[in-house]
Amino acid sequence: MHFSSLIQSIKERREMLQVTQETLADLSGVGLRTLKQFESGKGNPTAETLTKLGNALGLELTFQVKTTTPEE
Amino acid sequence: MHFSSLIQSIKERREMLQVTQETLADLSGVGLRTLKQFESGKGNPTAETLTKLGNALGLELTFQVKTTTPEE
DNA sequence: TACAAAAGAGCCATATAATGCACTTTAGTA
DNA sequence: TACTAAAGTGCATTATATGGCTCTTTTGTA
Repeated sequence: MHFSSLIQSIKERREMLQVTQETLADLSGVGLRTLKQFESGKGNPTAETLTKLGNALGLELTFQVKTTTPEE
Repeated sequence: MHFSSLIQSIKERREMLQVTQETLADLSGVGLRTLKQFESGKGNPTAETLTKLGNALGLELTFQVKTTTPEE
Protein backbone atom coordinates (compact mmCIF):
# COMPACT_ATOMS: atom_id res chain seq x y z
CA MET A 1 0.00 0.00 0.00
CA HIS A 2 1.31 3.46 -0.87
CA PHE A 3 0.47 6.76 0.68
CA SER A 4 1.42 9.12 -2.10
CA SER A 5 -1.05 11.77 -1.09
CA LEU A 6 0.14 11.86 2.52
CA ILE A 7 3.74 11.85 1.38
CA GLN A 8 3.12 14.66 -1.03
CA SER A 9 1.47 16.78 1.60
CA ILE A 10 4.47 16.51 3.88
CA LYS A 11 7.00 16.89 1.14
CA GLU A 12 5.35 19.88 -0.49
CA ARG A 13 4.82 21.60 2.80
CA ARG A 14 8.38 20.96 3.89
CA GLU A 15 9.83 22.23 0.65
CA MET A 16 7.53 25.22 0.61
CA LEU A 17 8.92 26.14 4.00
CA GLN A 18 12.45 25.41 2.75
CA VAL A 19 13.12 23.01 5.56
CA THR A 20 15.51 20.10 5.07
CA GLN A 21 14.65 16.56 6.10
CA GLU A 22 17.22 16.85 8.84
CA THR A 23 15.67 19.99 10.28
CA LEU A 24 12.18 18.57 10.09
CA ALA A 25 13.38 15.45 11.83
CA ASP A 26 14.77 17.57 14.64
CA LEU A 27 11.74 19.82 14.88
CA SER A 28 9.26 16.98 14.87
CA GLY A 29 11.13 14.54 17.05
CA VAL A 30 10.93 11.88 14.37
CA GLY A 31 14.11 10.04 13.49
CA LEU A 32 15.82 11.20 10.32
CA ARG A 33 15.93 7.65 9.02
CA THR A 34 12.20 7.34 9.53
CA LEU A 35 11.44 10.58 7.73
CA LYS A 36 13.68 9.65 4.82
CA GLN A 37 11.98 6.32 4.52
CA PHE A 38 8.56 7.86 4.61
CA GLU A 39 9.28 10.55 2.03
CA SER A 40 10.86 8.08 -0.33
CA GLY A 41 7.72 5.98 -0.19
CA LYS A 42 9.24 3.04 1.58
CA GLY A 43 7.48 3.04 4.89
CA ASN A 44 4.26 2.43 6.68
CA PRO A 45 4.49 5.06 9.38
CA THR A 46 2.48 4.97 12.57
CA ALA A 47 -0.16 7.52 13.46
CA GLU A 48 2.25 8.97 15.97
CA THR A 49 4.95 9.53 13.38
CA LEU A 50 2.51 11.15 10.98
CA THR A 51 1.08 13.33 13.72
CA LYS A 52 4.50 14.51 14.85
CA LEU A 53 5.50 15.43 11.30
CA GLY A 54 2.20 17.16 10.75
CA ASN A 55 2.49 19.15 13.95
CA ALA A 56 5.89 20.45 12.97
CA LEU A 57 4.55 21.60 9.64
CA GLY A 58 1.16 22.90 10.67
CA LEU A 59 -0.72 19.99 9.20
CA GLU A 60 -3.40 17.96 10.91
CA LEU A 61 -4.01 14.29 10.23
CA THR A 62 -7.70 13.80 9.62
CA PHE A 63 -10.30 11.54 8.11
CA GLN A 64 -12.29 13.24 5.44
CA VAL A 65 -15.55 11.94 4.07
CA LYS A 66 -14.99 10.72 0.54
CA THR A 67 -17.36 12.33 -1.89
CA THR A 68 -17.64 10.97 -5.38
CA THR A 69 -19.73 13.89 -6.48
CA PRO A 70 -18.20 17.01 -4.94
CA GLU A 71 -20.64 18.75 -2.63
CA GLU A 72 -21.34 22.37 -3.41
CA MET B 1 0.01 10.39 22.26
CA HIS B 2 -3.72 10.03 21.66
CA PHE B 3 -5.66 10.28 18.47
CA SER B 4 -9.12 11.07 19.77
CA SER B 5 -10.17 12.89 16.65
CA LEU B 6 -9.19 10.05 14.34
CA ILE B 7 -10.79 7.54 16.65
CA GLN B 8 -13.98 9.53 16.83
CA SER B 9 -14.20 9.78 13.07
CA ILE B 10 -14.02 6.04 12.67
CA LYS B 11 -16.27 5.29 15.59
CA GLU B 12 -18.95 7.78 14.63
CA ARG B 13 -18.94 6.71 11.04
CA ARG B 14 -19.09 3.05 11.94
CA GLU B 15 -21.96 3.57 14.35
CA MET B 16 -23.79 5.82 11.96
CA LEU B 17 -23.65 3.00 9.42
CA GLN B 18 -24.68 0.53 12.15
CA VAL B 19 -21.71 -1.68 11.51
CA THR B 20 -20.20 -3.73 14.32
CA GLN B 21 -16.47 -3.82 15.01
CA GLU B 22 -16.45 -7.39 13.80
CA THR B 23 -18.06 -6.52 10.49
CA LEU B 24 -15.80 -3.56 9.96
CA ALA B 25 -12.81 -5.73 10.71
CA ASP B 26 -13.94 -8.18 8.05
CA LEU B 27 -14.78 -5.51 5.52
CA SER B 28 -11.55 -3.62 5.97
CA GLY B 29 -9.21 -6.53 6.32
CA VAL B 30 -7.95 -5.21 9.64
CA GLY B 31 -7.76 -7.64 12.52
CA LEU B 32 -10.56 -7.41 15.03
CA ARG B 33 -8.07 -7.15 17.86
CA THR B 34 -6.40 -4.22 16.17
CA LEU B 35 -9.65 -2.39 15.56
CA LYS B 36 -10.77 -2.91 19.15
CA GLN B 37 -7.47 -1.58 20.40
CA PHE B 38 -7.65 1.43 18.16
CA GLU B 39 -11.22 2.37 19.03
CA SER B 40 -10.56 2.01 22.73
CA GLY B 41 -7.68 4.45 22.42
CA LYS B 42 -4.93 2.00 23.19
CA GLY B 43 -3.08 1.78 19.94
CA ASN B 44 -0.77 3.59 17.60
CA PRO B 45 -2.00 2.21 14.30
CA THR B 46 0.00 2.31 11.10
CA ALA B 47 -0.98 4.36 8.09
CA GLU B 48 -1.99 1.14 6.41
CA THR B 49 -4.39 0.19 9.18
CA LEU B 50 -5.94 3.65 9.21
CA THR B 51 -6.26 3.66 5.45
CA LYS B 52 -7.93 0.26 5.36
CA LEU B 53 -10.46 1.28 7.99
CA GLY B 54 -11.10 4.54 6.19
CA ASN B 55 -11.60 2.83 2.88
CA ALA B 56 -14.21 0.53 4.31
CA LEU B 57 -16.12 3.47 5.73
CA GLY B 58 -15.71 5.96 2.92
CA LEU B 59 -13.19 8.08 4.77
CA GLU B 60 -9.89 9.32 3.42
CA LEU B 61 -6.83 9.87 5.56
CA THR B 62 -5.45 13.30 4.78
CA PHE B 63 -3.29 16.11 6.04
CA GLN B 64 -5.19 19.33 6.40
CA VAL B 65 -3.57 22.67 6.82
CA LYS B 66 -4.14 23.91 10.35
CA THR B 67 -5.72 27.31 10.35
CA THR B 68 -6.00 29.24 13.56
CA THR B 69 -8.09 31.89 11.92
CA PRO B 70 -10.43 30.19 9.46
CA GLU B 71 -9.69 31.34 5.95
CA GLU B 72 -13.17 31.60 4.45
C1' DT C 1 -33.62 -9.45 35.96
C1' DA C 2 -31.98 -12.74 32.43
C1' DC C 3 -30.02 -13.19 28.02
C1' DA C 4 -27.39 -12.22 23.90
C1' DA C 5 -24.65 -9.34 21.18
C1' DA C 6 -21.09 -6.15 21.11
C1' DA C 7 -17.10 -4.25 23.02
C1' DG C 8 -12.86 -4.48 25.79
C1' DA C 9 -8.76 -6.84 27.71
C1' DG C 10 -4.88 -10.43 28.78
C1' DC C 11 -1.56 -13.44 26.72
C1' DC C 12 1.45 -14.57 23.16
C1' DA C 13 3.89 -15.23 18.65
C1' DT C 14 5.25 -12.99 14.51
C1' DA C 15 6.07 -9.16 11.62
C1' DT C 16 7.69 -4.87 11.08
C1' DA C 17 8.26 0.26 12.42
C1' DA C 18 11.65 3.31 14.52
C1' DT C 19 16.20 4.56 14.83
C1' DG C 20 21.35 5.26 14.57
C1' DC C 21 25.43 4.77 11.81
C1' DA C 22 27.95 4.63 7.77
C1' DC C 23 27.94 4.79 2.88
C1' DT C 24 26.06 6.04 -1.87
C1' DT C 25 23.52 8.87 -4.94
C1' DT C 26 21.56 13.13 -6.51
C1' DA C 27 21.16 18.01 -7.16
C1' DG C 28 22.70 22.61 -7.10
C1' DT C 29 26.52 25.80 -7.84
C1' DA C 30 31.07 28.11 -8.14
C1' DT D 1 33.98 19.51 -13.71
C1' DA D 2 34.81 19.61 -8.69
C1' DC D 3 32.61 20.44 -4.36
C1' DT D 4 28.99 20.34 -1.02
C1' DA D 5 24.55 19.85 0.93
C1' DA D 6 20.60 17.21 0.77
C1' DA D 7 18.44 13.00 -0.06
C1' DG D 8 18.35 7.94 -0.31
C1' DT D 9 19.98 3.11 1.16
C1' DG D 10 21.98 -1.19 3.68
C1' DC D 11 22.46 -3.22 8.02
C1' DA D 12 21.51 -4.28 12.76
C1' DT D 13 18.96 -3.59 17.10
C1' DT D 14 15.06 -2.49 19.87
C1' DA D 15 10.43 -1.46 20.46
C1' DT D 16 5.98 -2.21 19.27
C1' DA D 17 1.93 -3.06 15.95
C1' DT D 18 -0.72 -6.88 14.29
C1' DG D 19 -3.83 -10.41 15.02
C1' DG D 20 -5.70 -14.94 16.87
C1' DC D 21 -7.65 -17.04 20.99
C1' DT D 22 -10.02 -16.78 25.14
C1' DC D 23 -12.25 -14.53 28.85
C1' DT D 24 -14.56 -10.44 31.02
C1' DT D 25 -17.34 -6.40 30.88
C1' DT D 26 -20.82 -3.54 28.98
C1' DT D 27 -25.05 -2.60 26.70
C1' DG D 28 -29.49 -3.13 24.89
C1' DT D 29 -33.82 -5.44 25.26
C1' DA D 30 -37.61 -8.75 26.08
